[in-house]
Amino acid sequence: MGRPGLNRSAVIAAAADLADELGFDAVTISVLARHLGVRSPTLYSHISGATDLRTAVTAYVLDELADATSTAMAAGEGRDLLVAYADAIRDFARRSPGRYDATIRQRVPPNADPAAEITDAVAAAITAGRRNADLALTVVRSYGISETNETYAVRLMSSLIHGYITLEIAGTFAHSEPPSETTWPEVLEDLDRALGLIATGQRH
Amino acid sequence: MGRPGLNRSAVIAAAADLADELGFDAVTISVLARHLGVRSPTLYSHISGATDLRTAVTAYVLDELADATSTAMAAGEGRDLLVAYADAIRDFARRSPGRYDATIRQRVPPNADPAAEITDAVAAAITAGRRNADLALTVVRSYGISETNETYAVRLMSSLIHGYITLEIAGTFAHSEPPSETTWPEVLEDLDRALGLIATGQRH
DNA sequence: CTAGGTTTCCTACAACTGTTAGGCAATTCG
DNA sequence: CGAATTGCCTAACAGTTGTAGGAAACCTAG
Repeated sequence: MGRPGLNRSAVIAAAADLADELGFDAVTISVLARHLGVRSPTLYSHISGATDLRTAVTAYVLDELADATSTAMAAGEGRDLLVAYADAIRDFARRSPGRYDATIRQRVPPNADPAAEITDAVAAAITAGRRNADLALTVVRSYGISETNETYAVRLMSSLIHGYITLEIAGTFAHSEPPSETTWPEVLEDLDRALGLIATGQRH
Repeated sequence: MGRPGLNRSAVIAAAADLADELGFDAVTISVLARHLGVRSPTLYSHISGATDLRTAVTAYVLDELADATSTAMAAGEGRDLLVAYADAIRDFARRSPGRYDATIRQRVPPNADPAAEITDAVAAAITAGRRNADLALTVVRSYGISETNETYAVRLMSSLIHGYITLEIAGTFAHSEPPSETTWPEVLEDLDRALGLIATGQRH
């Protein structure tokens, strides 16, 4: 049925690779088309526009991230699980900065249209986002943290991990000693202690 | 000397306001020109291009942020200073999401040109960035943290505050209980404890 | 008050990106 | 082999960035 060629998945995967090469912002329809050796209008057979492309890349990449994290979390609990989880995210972000960028650029503009259309790509991004949220929950639960404190613990952990990685990639830590490589395990140590205290109710 | 009209500062300030209204990405030369009631080419008399504009906005906004933080930090030390500092940043980010966005979008693309030109705007952004870094250092030092652990403490604090605010603005916390308003003070409490432990050398 | 110089702003234009419309050609299945 | 299907193309338009050169408004000096 018809001639073979590009398909939606191939286009999105190529876009993700391009994001790592040139930065997420540089992934435009025309650049992507040139990279794939076709003309811009051709891509409209596979994606419905620039925003659809970006959203689809976000969803695709969020799934990759969840896969990577989930593999790394195969065994262990408590501190070991935390380190495996956090290291997996950080490795992903350092190896694929454009992809990581895509995961955090899913931002709602200041005056976001509340009735924004829920396209397939948006739905996929939401689902993939929840996958990642569930993995964070798994880490927190392995500490034995009560349901009451679960949400708080996830926020604390996510904020710290995400914040550190973002600043690290932005180069904020590059011009002072000690190297970022050294302080990262210390951050995880402090985070482990905090989660432990939450679990045993020794806070407040 | 010459007729009065726009000047560089006015253009940049208008751009910052526009960022809060429409989002940082939406601040383009043409949109800004329309907003100011002039034609696009006119703006090239005041700024040297789109990237110069964005960089200049970043520098301008980083200075505003340092002003706001520094005012809030007038008195207090230790925990009080931490809360004043963190609340000032969070208030700034919530009141001016477009401006806050500008402060964290100063990102180096994956394959950044190492010999990238240091324009006046870039230099201003670097200076303003250092101002903010010094304020963070002030907070940490008020805990009596030794010089050895200073950098680590700043990274821990900055990562957590920045990460929490980013995720909060992105809407990550909007769909679970308790409200973000409730968990924010708890985050600062845990951060205060961690900084206290670093100060008294009770870590490791 | 007038003449110069300075600065602002404009029109015109070129190049590129996003997007739509419609058509040719290659492939696969009956 | 024929025909439906599909992929890709050219043509064209709107919007954006950026350049070039010119006209008008303003301030100051004589």
